[in-house]
Amino acid sequence: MNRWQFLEGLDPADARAVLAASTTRRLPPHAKIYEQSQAASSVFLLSSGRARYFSMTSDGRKIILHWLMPGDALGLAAILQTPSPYRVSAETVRESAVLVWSREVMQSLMEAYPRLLHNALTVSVAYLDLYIAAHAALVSDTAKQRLASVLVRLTDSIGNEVSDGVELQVTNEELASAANITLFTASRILSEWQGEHALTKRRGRIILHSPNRLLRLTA
Amino acid sequence: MNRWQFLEGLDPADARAVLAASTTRRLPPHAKIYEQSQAASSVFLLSSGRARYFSMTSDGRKIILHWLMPGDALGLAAILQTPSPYRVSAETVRESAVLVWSREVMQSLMEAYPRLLHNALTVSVAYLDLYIAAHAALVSDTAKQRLASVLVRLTDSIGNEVSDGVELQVTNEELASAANITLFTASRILSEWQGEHALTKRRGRIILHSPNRLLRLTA
DNA sequence: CGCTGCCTTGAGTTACATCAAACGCGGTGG
DNA sequence: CCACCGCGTTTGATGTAACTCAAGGCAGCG
Repeated sequence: MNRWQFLEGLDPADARAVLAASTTRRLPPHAKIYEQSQAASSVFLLSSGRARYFSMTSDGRKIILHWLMPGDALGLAAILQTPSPYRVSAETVRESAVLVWSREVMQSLMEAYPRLLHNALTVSVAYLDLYIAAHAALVSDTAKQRLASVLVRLTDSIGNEVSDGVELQVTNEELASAANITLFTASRILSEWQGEHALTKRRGRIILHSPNRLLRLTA
Repeated sequence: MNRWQFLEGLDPADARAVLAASTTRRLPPHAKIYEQSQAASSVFLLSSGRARYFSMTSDGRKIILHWLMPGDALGLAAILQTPSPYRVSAETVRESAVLVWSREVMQSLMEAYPRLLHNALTVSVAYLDLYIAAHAALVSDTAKQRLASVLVRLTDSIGNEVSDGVELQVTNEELASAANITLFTASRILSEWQGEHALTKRRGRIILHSPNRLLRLTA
């Protein structure tokens, strides 16, 4: 997914004007940015750090939906003309900074710079793509397939290139949540894949040597 | 979900102009409207009949994502400025008619009537809501919960009010596909619910007596 | 009144969840 | 530099929900 999609196509002066209309908020790790079903009063843009979307199930488990990187826009529900709630919750993962626009300010910016509205649609469709991919993953019936699919998606969103592959800073618990499997199943599957040299695990991080290899292993 | 969202807020003359720029295509039951991953060349609006979104898994199963009613817009990918593919496939369920705009025509309409762009965003967010709900359903871990959640969602999209509840015209196979369970499991669960008088089954249709009752049964 | 396709029922199997217990990485402070 | 501690992780034993496959029933159509 392209970063900074939200400001794309604006000429530099306009982009500066849009940014100038925001306020910056610094947030510690694991801070709530906004909460599912609250009225959407602000639009956010992650400027540094890491954040993620999640939602809670009725039985209290936390389901991680997507990781956010600098340049990603959050809380687009606030852009809609009809007031509406945030769809999911968002929280920081590490220390982060977000740009904040109030609903009202963003409304007037969008009148001044119509391209912003178009970009909002692009971002919205990009999120739709994520959900479509997540959906496809969840209906694949084995735990291995789901986990592999989560890992591959993470590669695109929070992967760091390293010498022998792509490094992901995630815990088993986070993976399990995203793949809808248990902590234990995740651990067992990852051990197996490590045995097949498809990846290397450390505490809190995983190095994927070949994402495609995983998809083959589960085919 | 509101119908005719795509034309909302246009004044009648403008709405007529937009409609006048479309061509109508009549389609028999089970006809393909467009296919996943083809370049999105047209925007559609279902004007009569029933249609649905689906996608195919790698192992060849068809997953039904959502049912469409008259007034629903399809193929919004064609609205994006950057050419992009359709995200999922769409097909008619019964005999239907769709309004069709080519990408080019729609682009110029959106310049003339900026409200269309805003409506496109609203529709896109509405689809996002559907996916969020579907996601929430798929991660609920029992087959009963998933099936109940599918039935409740169907109530909103394709339910017909009848004297003793809401009628849904769906086969077990379609339900199974949407809930990601097998035909057999679906049959067993539905039988059980029928025993508890929560619904009545006939071949190809189901009458839900109390949607809320289902959610209670699975809680 | 027979035929077709949808639906049901049962028996056997299995992948994954659950629970309990212990391990050991890696950061902290002495 | 070493000892400690917390938390992410591992392993095993056990249970079970749901899948699979096979067979038969039956609704509704022509």
